[in-house]
Amino acid sequence: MKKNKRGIHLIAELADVSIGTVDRALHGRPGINESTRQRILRVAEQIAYTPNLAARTLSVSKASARIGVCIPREIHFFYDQLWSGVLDEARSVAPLGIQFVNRPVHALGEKDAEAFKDLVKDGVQGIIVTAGNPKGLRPLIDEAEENGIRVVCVSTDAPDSQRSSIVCVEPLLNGRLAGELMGKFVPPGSKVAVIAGMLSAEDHRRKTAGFSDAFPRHCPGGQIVNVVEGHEDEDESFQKTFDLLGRVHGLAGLYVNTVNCLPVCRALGARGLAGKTKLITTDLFAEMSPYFEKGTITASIYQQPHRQGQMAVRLMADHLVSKASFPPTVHLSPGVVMSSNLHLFREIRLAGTKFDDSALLIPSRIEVSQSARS
Amino acid sequence: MKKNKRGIHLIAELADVSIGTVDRALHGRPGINESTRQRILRVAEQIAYTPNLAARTLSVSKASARIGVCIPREIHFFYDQLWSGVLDEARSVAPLGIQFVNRPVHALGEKDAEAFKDLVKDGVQGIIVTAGNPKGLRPLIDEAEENGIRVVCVSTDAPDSQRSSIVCVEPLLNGRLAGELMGKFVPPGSKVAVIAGMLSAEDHRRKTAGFSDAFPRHCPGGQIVNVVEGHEDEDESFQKTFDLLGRVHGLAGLYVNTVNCLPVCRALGARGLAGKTKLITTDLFAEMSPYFEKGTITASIYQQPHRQGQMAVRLMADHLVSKASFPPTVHLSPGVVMSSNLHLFREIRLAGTKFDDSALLIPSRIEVSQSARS
DNA sequence: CTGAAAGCGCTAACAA
DNA sequence: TTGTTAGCGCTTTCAG
Repeated sequence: MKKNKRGIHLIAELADVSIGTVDRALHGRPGINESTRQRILRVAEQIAYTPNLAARTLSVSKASARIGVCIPREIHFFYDQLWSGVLDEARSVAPLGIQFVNRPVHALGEKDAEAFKDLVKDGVQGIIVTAGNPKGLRPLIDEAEENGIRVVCVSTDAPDSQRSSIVCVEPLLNGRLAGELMGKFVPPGSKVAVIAGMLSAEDHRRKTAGFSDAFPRHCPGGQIVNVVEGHEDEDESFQKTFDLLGRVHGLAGLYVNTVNCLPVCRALGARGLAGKTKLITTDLFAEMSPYFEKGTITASIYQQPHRQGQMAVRLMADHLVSKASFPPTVHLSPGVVMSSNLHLFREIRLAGTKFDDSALLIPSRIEVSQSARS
Repeated sequence: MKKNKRGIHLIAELADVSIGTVDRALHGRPGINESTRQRILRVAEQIAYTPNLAARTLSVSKASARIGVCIPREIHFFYDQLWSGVLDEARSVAPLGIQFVNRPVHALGEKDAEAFKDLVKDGVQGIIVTAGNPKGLRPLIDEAEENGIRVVCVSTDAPDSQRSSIVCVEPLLNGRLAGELMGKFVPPGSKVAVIAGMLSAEDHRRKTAGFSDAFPRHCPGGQIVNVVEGHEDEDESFQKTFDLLGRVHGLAGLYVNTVNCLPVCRALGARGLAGKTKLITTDLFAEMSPYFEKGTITASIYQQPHRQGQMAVRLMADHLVSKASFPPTVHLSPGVVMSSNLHLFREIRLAGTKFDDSALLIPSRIEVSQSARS
């Protein structure tokens, strides 16, 4: 009795050749007669052959794919979530034989060129990076790509570089959505203001531009009376906002386009304007929660950091294991957080679950199977 | 020179036992001396052993995991996206040796008990199902779970059943978010109305309840003057909305909690109220696009069908390959679609890309590697 | 209680 | 141009 062959062996049997020949046919490798190749391909087609990828990765596991990751380890909430998205997805592609090399940088753009070079030297096949310092990174990225190392930017782009893809929420769009929302929240003819981090940052500039573009289009007669820079400083942000609220009479709305919204909330409180002046913020972290409940924050534009991390890893992994091509850009839609759906976001749900950055240092550990722990 | 052993072989070498013994230790299998088990586990710990899952699935591939999927194949857009989420993720877990058996039903709740039974008979280890007909399904689900077949509901729940998990956007929350948004869009004291499908459907009833709960809390003095049922019928929806707009003077907002919003858009147009009366809809499909641009639709509550499908498959796959435990519920946050971010949603971006339901009939086909096509 | 050995489906190196 | 063979790391079966 002949046994039930499968896959490549089945094809070999049906086409009456050896598995070596089948392999050559399936992969367009040289050294095979064109007619036998056609015959083999036809057989493969007929039995709807699908390669067993597990077997494939196993067979070549000596040189399994490695992905380098270079993302800020900042205390900041956004990057915590970005990391955990990366690590979650890393864990889930690990079975495909993909390994990860983490080279976190301290803060966005800080010595990222060095980190990037390290990864290249490490011999990774792909690099995932937040390009905080695009000018310095661009030549490195271009060189890497020319050497066949695929680079995916995440969250922060390196424009004009040869990177294979970018995963992000477009800052311009971010601002536009905030502007549209604000335009609907406040009455026609309203005055609103923008609290930015620093306009020298491309990201903040574009968010502001988006808001300035959309707001007037959705609020007839509405105007943006001020754009203040808080420079990510608590006191400065509070003071400037506080002053602004005193100076401008009847400000209907405030758009904070940086993560640093708490000082603004406090300033609104101090002026007795909490819930009166509509506040739209950016990003999300646990300390914002009470301000949603009190109605100080009307909505926040959520940039899906976890998902960005996931997507970047996924893109790279799919390319490495299945030669999937990269979409030039992956622009996620920002989410809208309001008091109703607040509790569904990981930043709130998992509040208190501290991010364990030891995971950054050792290869992501996969648990031994369940029963072994008993 | 000894070669570079890895994994289980490495442990065996270090602990000076055979790989068979290592396997027994790692998996808590019987027939091994407790002290040698401890020694082996310690070694495994030290080298931070992580099993190669690809190898694992390969070795037992004779009986690889199979997941059954039972979701409506309706013409409706929502299920198209749900399917493509399922299929996308199915493709990506295929390398782990997981197979899929698709048993689509014609419409939600239509003969789903039969389909479910078929899947059980097929011997799948897990079932993903939209429980359109919860009463009929509940006993089947309970029985399946008792026999070790894990069941994950997606989009529509089977409450009180023993299902392992549910992936959905809570209808109540859906309505609440709509209510909160509406409350912010219209001036205090406004009158609004709800257009539902049919209140006999649990889903529509809960959305309506959520809206009724949230709207008054966010719009001081606001009231819901009417809840009309369109019964998913184009003409009926149009006529009833048209009548309502004529009867109620100065209706400030309309919440459509079913996918069937086009008749409502037309009625608003016919009454010259497009853009005047705020319209919040549910779900998203290409034909809605112009109404966003014209300002007829102010916002739509997006239920992330693609993502729901993905998550359901992912949950099941993670369980099957790594014995991951199921979260009792996965409640996704609904998205908010407005004119600014409209173009980022797959329903709009991929408009015209017809869903190919032939993929439902044959096992998801994995392409032969790139070069073979040349 | 422990060891040895046969495969899972695929790739790659070597023979013919 | 084609066939044969040795692994990849793991599970499982059969001997000791």
